[in-house]
Amino acid sequence: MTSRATRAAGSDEAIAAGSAGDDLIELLFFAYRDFVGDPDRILAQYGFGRAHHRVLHFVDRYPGLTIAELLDILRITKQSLNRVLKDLIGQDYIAQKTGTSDRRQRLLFCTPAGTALAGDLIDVQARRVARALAEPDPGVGTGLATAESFLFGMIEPDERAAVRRLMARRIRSVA
Amino acid sequence: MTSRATRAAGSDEAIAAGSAGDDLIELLFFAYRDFVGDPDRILAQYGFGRAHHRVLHFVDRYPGLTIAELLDILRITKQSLNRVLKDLIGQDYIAQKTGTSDRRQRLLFCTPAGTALAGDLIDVQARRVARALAEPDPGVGTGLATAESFLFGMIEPDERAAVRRLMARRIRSVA
DNA sequence: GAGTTATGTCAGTGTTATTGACATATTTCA
DNA sequence: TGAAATATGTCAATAACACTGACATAACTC
Repeated sequence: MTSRATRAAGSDEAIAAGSAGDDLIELLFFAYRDFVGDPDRILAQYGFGRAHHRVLHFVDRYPGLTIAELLDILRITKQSLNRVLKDLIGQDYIAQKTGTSDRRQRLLFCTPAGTALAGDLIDVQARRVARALAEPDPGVGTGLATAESFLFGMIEPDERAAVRRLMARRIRSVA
Repeated sequence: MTSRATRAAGSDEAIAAGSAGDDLIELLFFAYRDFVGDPDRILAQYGFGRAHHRVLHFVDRYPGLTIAELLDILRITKQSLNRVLKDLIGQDYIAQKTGTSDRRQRLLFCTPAGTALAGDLIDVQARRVARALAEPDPGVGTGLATAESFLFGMIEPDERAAVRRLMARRIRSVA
């Protein structure tokens, strides 16, 4: 018997493990889907993808980042990183400098163009976050309700009705 | 001049647009990275990937979902869906039934094996969510602080120190 | 019966990722 | 000083996941 089956049987341990969080898990999917959608549209105009975005973002925010640090943050292989990094360096969005204390290291920095693009990308995402935070909060509820409210607010406004309609199928059948 | 540049100059509009949310944006990356990491490890044992997970999840939660509905939820093409759906049907995790009112439709349902796997996957994610919600909240703070606290709680505990250390590089240079 | 809708499928392509192996420069340390 | 470890770069092959465009079939609508 799986743990989920146990939860269906209504054990306290199982409920504590988070049956109530199932909606939140789904909202995280929808929130992230729309969250990355904004920058994707901008990046496409430059011939870049999501991988380029991640590299650009972290280099912009943490100038002087080394290759090893970036690999640890992104959890990808050297080969994967190198592909996108080559693009960004070749098109002058990122520059490398040899490390001073350790000359094996390549310290990464954004060029002015890189900083500008990174700024545009974080702007569009920050706007979405700001809007989500400005949404009316259900008030004194559980942390769960607050988290769900925030994630729902991250969803593209035009899509919220569809998500609400979909999730209502399930809420009805449970409550 | 980009909007980000404007924000650097300290305009109110720009600050309202979410300079303060930059940390949150980054935390969303780390939270999602670890959030999908749990199921990925389980799925690998079945030879499945993230795409299989998404299909299995939504079919499990919304039995009788049609192909068109699934395409709209996942925002992928028919061809992409069909590849993973074929795997899941071929290995008996999902079954199709012809629609009753509209016989063109293929209604999707989980088999017992599909429900069990979907349950195991949501369990491991629900545990992470439950842990994040159980984390001590900074209390009466802004919605921003609460959201950041939740997302930080979603990060794998062993990795939190590294994330905190990284982000401290920036917080220091701003404050 | 004509047009639309829901689904399936073929062929080709692109992005992002992987593993494994090997090369080079530099630093560390015994 | 010389050996080992570290940081990075690169080659080749592969896989997962996505795309576009085109076409086919069955079933519904009018």
